[in-house]
Amino acid sequence: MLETMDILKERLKEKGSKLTPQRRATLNIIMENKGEHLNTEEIYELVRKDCPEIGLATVYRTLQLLEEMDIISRINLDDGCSRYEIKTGDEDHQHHHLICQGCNKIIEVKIDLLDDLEKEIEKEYDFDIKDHKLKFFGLCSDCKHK
Amino acid sequence: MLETMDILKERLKEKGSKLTPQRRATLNIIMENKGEHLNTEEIYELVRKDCPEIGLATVYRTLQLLEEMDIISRINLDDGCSRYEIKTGDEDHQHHHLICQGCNKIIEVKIDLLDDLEKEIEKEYDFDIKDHKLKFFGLCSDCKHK
DNA sequence: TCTCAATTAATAATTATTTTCATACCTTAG
DNA sequence: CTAAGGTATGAAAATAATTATTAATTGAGA
Ligand SMILES: [Zn+2]
Ligand SMILES: [Zn+2]
Ligand SMILES: [Zn+2]
Ligand SMILES: [Zn+2]
Repeated sequence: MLETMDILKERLKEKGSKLTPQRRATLNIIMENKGEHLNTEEIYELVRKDCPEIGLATVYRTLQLLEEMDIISRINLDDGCSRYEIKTGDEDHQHHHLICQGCNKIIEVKIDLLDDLEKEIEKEYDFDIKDHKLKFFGLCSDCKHK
Repeated sequence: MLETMDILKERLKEKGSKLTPQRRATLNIIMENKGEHLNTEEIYELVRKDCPEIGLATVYRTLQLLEEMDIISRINLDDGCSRYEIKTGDEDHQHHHLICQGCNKIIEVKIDLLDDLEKEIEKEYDFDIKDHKLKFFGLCSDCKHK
């Protein structure tokens, strides 16, 4: 927990920015909710408990910043808003998501077997791949069996 | 071209809906622009040439409908709006997209090698996969070499 | 042709997000 | 200590994409 905060502080300093209480509180909430996929409004409500005076615009600004700093990543689940999750540095790429069309549950997939596919595409299309995003849609175990 | 229109008519009828001139014109524009990834506003502007009285809200509704009918698919390129393209029935899943972070060009990837990965996930997570969406981010040939 | 639900255009309303702006807060030079 | 210059903030206004409302129109089947 401390480590990520220190990384943020470091990267902010490089950019001439500061680690403010609002930014600290926002990052803390996202770290405490690892595995959730909170949207901006939800993050705002949670941060307000620690930091009641914070404004929604600041949360938006902070999330943008944290994404630029490569601390969190934005997820688009086609539900009309952006969601965020902490980036765990130990993964090469991010994990992926299974989205249940029955109950809207989100399941995280740890497997990442796109390396071969990426290599093939890089050669075939002369394209330098930096990252990818992959979502699967379907029915979860519960929804399938009823 | 005729075929897709007939499929739409068929599916609409099943649902008790009608194939109106507005819907026909919208689908035509999307079919004529295969390979493009038009957003709603762009589709609206193009449809207006054939069908000047059409309203933007109708285009929104029609695109929603065409997506439900599995005739077109929505693409999210994180540029703040939805884009659409015709679904070519001869592909098992859809093709994927390479998004250049240098010039925002979109390149279509015909390769789809996710079948093995899907099987593995279906077993591991007891999840029934219906579809997937995959995007790659990086630098295109032009942007890479300059 | 007649009937009626489906559809539409125009408009207003929503929703998520961004921008504006005046103020507050630091850090540093004088 | 105090002023200057920069960053950050909250509140409110502005934007942009999308959806809801409503009253009028249309088109397919009897
Ligand atoms: Zn489910
Ligand atoms: Zn996740
Ligand atoms: Zn490029
Ligand atoms: Zn495409």
